Amino acid sequence: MALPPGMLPEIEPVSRESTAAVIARQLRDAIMTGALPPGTQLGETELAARFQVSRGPLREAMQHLVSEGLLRSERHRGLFVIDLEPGDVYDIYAARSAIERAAMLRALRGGDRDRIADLLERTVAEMATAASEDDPSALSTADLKFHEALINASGSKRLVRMARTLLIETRMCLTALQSTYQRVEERVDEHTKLIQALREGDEETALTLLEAHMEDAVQRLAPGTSLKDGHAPPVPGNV
Amino acid sequence: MALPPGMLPEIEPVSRESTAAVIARQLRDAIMTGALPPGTQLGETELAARFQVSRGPLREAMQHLVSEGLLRSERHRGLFVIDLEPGDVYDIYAARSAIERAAMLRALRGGDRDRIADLLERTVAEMATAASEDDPSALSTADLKFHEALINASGSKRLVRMARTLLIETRMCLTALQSTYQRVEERVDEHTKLIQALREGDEETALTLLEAHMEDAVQRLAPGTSLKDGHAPPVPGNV
DNA sequence: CCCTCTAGGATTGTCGACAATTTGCGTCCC
DNA sequence: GGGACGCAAATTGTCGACAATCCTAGAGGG
Repeated sequence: MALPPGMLPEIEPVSRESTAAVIARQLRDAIMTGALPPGTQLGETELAARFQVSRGPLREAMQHLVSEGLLRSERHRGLFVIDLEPGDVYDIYAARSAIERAAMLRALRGGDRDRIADLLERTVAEMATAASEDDPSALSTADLKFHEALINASGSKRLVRMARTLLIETRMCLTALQSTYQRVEERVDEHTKLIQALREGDEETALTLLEAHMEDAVQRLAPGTSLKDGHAPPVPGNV
Repeated sequence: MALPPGMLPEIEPVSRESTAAVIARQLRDAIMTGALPPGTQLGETELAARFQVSRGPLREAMQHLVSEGLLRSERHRGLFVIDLEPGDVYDIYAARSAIERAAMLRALRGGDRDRIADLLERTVAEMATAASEDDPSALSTADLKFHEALINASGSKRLVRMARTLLIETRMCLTALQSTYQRVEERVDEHTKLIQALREGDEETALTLLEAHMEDAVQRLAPGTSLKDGHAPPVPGNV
């Protein structure tokens, strides 16, 4: 009431996040970056000691990650970081393609194209910076930030919710197979073209580029696979 | 080892589901069918008594539903069943459209079209039965089963996971606005045509029909809205 | 009469201990 | 020596109690 509006714009309760949420985020990051490799068993007692909390909040965080699909729970056995099989790479990108296509459509038709395009260009700038500094990890992070921003821009709560796990899984893929063998200029360029099509409102081009972007990624991460097929591919290494 | 294969085909551990999972499923059903109307506050103590369990497993179930998006948690206040605003109807169907489009594509290209079509026809038969018995609740259930079957048939773990919440939310919409004002023959017919296009492998028709199916539903549940717009509509009642 | 402050009740958040279940290893019998 | 049985350690699942926080109602002052 007495406070003039515009001042103290971002005061928040001392602890706006629950303990479980903090733990979940830390674990998410650790899984995403590969600090907790796929297949790792997470002991509740051990983690509770490391985080200095009881097993209650920790279990809540774990359950959260389980329902997100990042952890797999075997009853009375333990919790394990999921390991991505080749079929999963296909599945992840097929799902991402569906989500991001919808997000792009809403961005295209939302009437805020220029604002969104500006937002996205900022993340591409981050990519360029990371590329010039030869920091592949930062490059991947910026790459994902682009797609996250696109989905956020769609304004759809549910697209955002569904994409969260997918993007983390994508990061896991990129971490596991760090040798992407793609020229960085090309990688930046694909995103730039995408923004341009969005800004111009060219639906056909934007959607086609997006599809190609996903297709490229799949073929790089899981050679011999194509999103155009309707099924998961045979395991390449075992033939 | 000594057991002849084919006998005792489905023995399972006495309790293959965790307590939290059982509770979560019960609550899901209650929310879906409207037994727990949107906005209801769920007291942990009260529910724990009703389920005859401690607050621990119950909290886990709740957290699960929160991360699925069916419950909303206000710190130190309580847990509430989400209430769907008009914009949410739009959002749900836009997301469903994206997911089911992808599922349909994979079904179309998966090479198992006839088997999938047969599966789907079974659910349409259920719809017809429910329609002939004038049971709108069973009709809605069968309707959702069709879409669930379609998504399951896609074989994508992630599409299935993401669709679970969406279908429950859809059921909430249908329960809240039971007066759908759509002729049942029409409702059955739309699904039949969808199956036919799938069986024939006609991608263009199948996708168009699916889109129209979603568009129809949105316009019925949230009049004046269209999926073709890229944004949530203004609230109809307040203008 | 209205606003403010305070005390009460109720609910969630957290913790430590106990019970149930699984796995691995050692022992015993064949 | 091979296999099955049984025990023990470790881990998860569950519980009840305590602490922190928030809403509400009522008294007091302006």
